[in-house]
Order: sequence, then C-alpha cells, then structure tokens
Amino acid sequence: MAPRAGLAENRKRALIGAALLEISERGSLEVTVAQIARRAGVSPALAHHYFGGKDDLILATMRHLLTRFRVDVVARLKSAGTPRERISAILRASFGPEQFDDSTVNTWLTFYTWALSSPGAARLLSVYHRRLRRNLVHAFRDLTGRAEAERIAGALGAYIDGVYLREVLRSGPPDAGAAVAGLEHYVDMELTQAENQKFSGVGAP
Amino acid sequence: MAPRAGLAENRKRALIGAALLEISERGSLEVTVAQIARRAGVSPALAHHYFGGKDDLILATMRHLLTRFRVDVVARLKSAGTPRERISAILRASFGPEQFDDSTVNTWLTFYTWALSSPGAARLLSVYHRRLRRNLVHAFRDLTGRAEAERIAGALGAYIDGVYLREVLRSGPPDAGAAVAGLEHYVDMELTQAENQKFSGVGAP
DNA sequence: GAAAATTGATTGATCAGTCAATCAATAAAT
DNA sequence: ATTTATTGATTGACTGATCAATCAATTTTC
Repeated sequence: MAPRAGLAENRKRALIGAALLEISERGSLEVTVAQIARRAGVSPALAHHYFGGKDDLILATMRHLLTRFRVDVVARLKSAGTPRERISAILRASFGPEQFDDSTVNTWLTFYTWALSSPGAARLLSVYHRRLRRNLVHAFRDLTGRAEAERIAGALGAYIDGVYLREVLRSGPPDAGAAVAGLEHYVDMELTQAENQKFSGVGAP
Repeated sequence: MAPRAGLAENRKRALIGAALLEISERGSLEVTVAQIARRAGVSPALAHHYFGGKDDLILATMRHLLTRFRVDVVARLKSAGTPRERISAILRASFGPEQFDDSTVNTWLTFYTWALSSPGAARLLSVYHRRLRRNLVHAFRDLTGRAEAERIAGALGAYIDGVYLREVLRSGPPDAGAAVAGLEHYVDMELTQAENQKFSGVGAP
C-alpha cells in the first residue's frame, strides 16, 4: 500500500462513532451525511468514499453495535459455571453499562424501525435474535428440557426487548438493576415450575 | 355552517385512514403529504388546510389508533366478571384482530421511534402506558395486593410491548393465540406465586 | 352572494450523491 | 540520497431531486 497504513480504518471508526452520536441525539435516522462527517472531522464526500452511501454507513454502525454486544456476552459467559449462571450472564450483558444507556437504547429502537424498510437492517436484527435465542436455549436446556427451553427463550427474548422499548420513554437514567431483577424473577418462576413438573412426572425420560 | 355539514369530518377521516395505510406500507414516517392526499383522493393542500401541517396529521393518526384501542379494551372489560377475567380481557384486546395485524403493529413501532424526537408523540404514548398500567393494576390488586400489582403491571406491560416489537420482524401472519398464551402463562405463574406467599404469611392483613 | 372547500402553481429549503481536482505518503528507480 | 511514479486520501463545488408549506384563485354549497 502506498499511503499511511491504518488511516482508512481510523477514519471509518471515526465516522461510525460520529454516526452513533448523531443518530442517538436526533433519535432518528434523519441525520445528514454532512452532520456525521462534520462530527468526524472530515468532509461529507469522504463518508461516501469509504462507505459507498448513507445506508451503508448506517448499516456499518449497526454492525458495530451488534459486535460490541456479542463480545460483551461472550466475555460474561466465560466466567459462568452453571447453566443458571449462564442465564444471569446473558441478562447482565443485555443490561450492562455498555448496552443499556440512553444513547444505545435509542439507537437500537431506530434500527428496529429501519428494519421495516431495509432488508439489510432486518437481516442484522434477525442475527441478533438468533444468537440471543441460541444462547438462552443452550442455558435452559439442561434445566428444563428442550421444548420448554425453546418456549422460555422466546418469551424471555420478547420480555428483554420490551424492557428496552420502554426505556426509551422513561425519563432519567436507566435502572439496569430493576430491569435485571424483573427478568431474573421471571426466570426463577419458570425454573421453579419446571422443577415441580419434574416431580409430577411430566419431565424428560 | 354553510357547506355540507360533516364534510370536513369525512375528509379528516379519509386523510387519517390514508396516512395509516401509507405509513404501514412504507414502514416509516417518510411518507409525503402528497402520497397521503392522493390516496385520500384530495389535493396535498387540503391536508394542510385541515391539519395545519404534516406533524399534526400524523399526531391525529396516532390518536386515532389510541382511541380504537381504548374502545376495544373498554368493550371487553365490560363482559369480564372476575379480576382474573379482566386481565385476560386486556390481553385479548391487546392482541385482538384490530390491534395485532402487521399494518397496525408496524405503525405502532414507527410512532415509538417518532416519540424520540416528537414531544407530542411521546405524550400520546405515555397516555397509552398509563392507561394500560392503571387497568392492569386495578385487575391485579385484589389478587396480589397493591405493591405486587404495581410490579407485575410494569413487567407485563413491557412483555406485551416486547411481543409487539418482535412481531415486526416475523414473517407470515401474526399468531395472536401464541402471543396471548405466553402472556397468560406468565400471569398464571405470578398469581400462583402470590397465592403461595399468602399461605406462608407474607400477604396483606 | 357569502362562506367554506378545494386546488394548481410556486417557493424555499434540504440533501444524497457525483466528480474533477489536489494532496500526501510511500515505493521504485537511478 | 534524490528524483520520480503511483496510489490512496481528501475536498469543494455542483446537481438533481424531493417536499413541506403557502397562497391566490376557483368552485361548490347553502
């Protein structure tokens, strides 16, 4: 390569970071490429040069959030010993300080809406859904059996997303503790019930 | 008034209906006044004449959805005898055919996102939240006591919203039965637990 | 004929995307 | 160690299109 190595990556990172800030501040994707570029300290034309178009820049921004979340989940799962701890790890990752702040939550919601009209965005969100579901099913399976694990994973995923959705309308800082407490309570109820059913002979062989 | 009475109301209704269709089809608020007006069979200028501006037209559309939902809930609550039936009535209203179709769900999500940047939209959504919460707390109170009712109403509200949110990414027609079944299951678990706690002496006097 | 309804034409502003032209860093050649 | 060639980085200026909003003029209704 001829010019400085790594410059391009730095610029891309700066543009993605700027996009993240602009989107969360405006609360919508109605941000101009010029605003994002100005914030990143470059010209609007450069954003097109690196990303091809506005949509591609925003998709890259979405991918960035998704990656950050995945890394967070994986790290927390590593230090989880039991299946029950794995469940808690996933919940704590979902509402950890990196994911559950106003800015990030707003941006997620914006992406959800965008998925209504952007196949690319829809695809990325379904990646998130599948990953979350897979992690949850895996953790629940040993505790409840396969079928129940599937059912609970679906319900818990929806519940998590719902808590996120409601956060956008709350005023004041997010209360991650309360959010996790509610979800843990739900998990405990499901597990208690699964345990009871086992003793009444409805469990797996 | 001089010209035909009720004409204005008809026009407004037609414009709101057209806005509803356009928004759900595009999956965003990036619809032009011209598109909405054409669908309603009038000129774009008339939309401004009646509503003042695009935002006001969309707010009116939102209010329309909100009213439709309220009417549905009230009707179903009337034929509910017990508190437990009241809970089911609210759930069945939330996922009844009028509320839980692709078009309506998409539109709700669009409004949620709009609330990030429109105080008017945020206000309307918080009206919905308060009403739902009030109805749920009222139904649960006799079964679980005040404090638990508040907690459960919050959790159930989030869970409901989450199911809506996930519906927008599903393909195929909405499965209201499955949605309600999951929520009823959650309610039953909470009520079972409340019952058990009563017998272990942690209930109300 | 007065009041409301309705429209066509227009305006002013906003943006995404394009392009031709420089700039700067490195590699290659001597 | 210079010089030169190469290539990515970067920009400013421009364009074509889109749209909300306005308003003066016309039609409809009573």
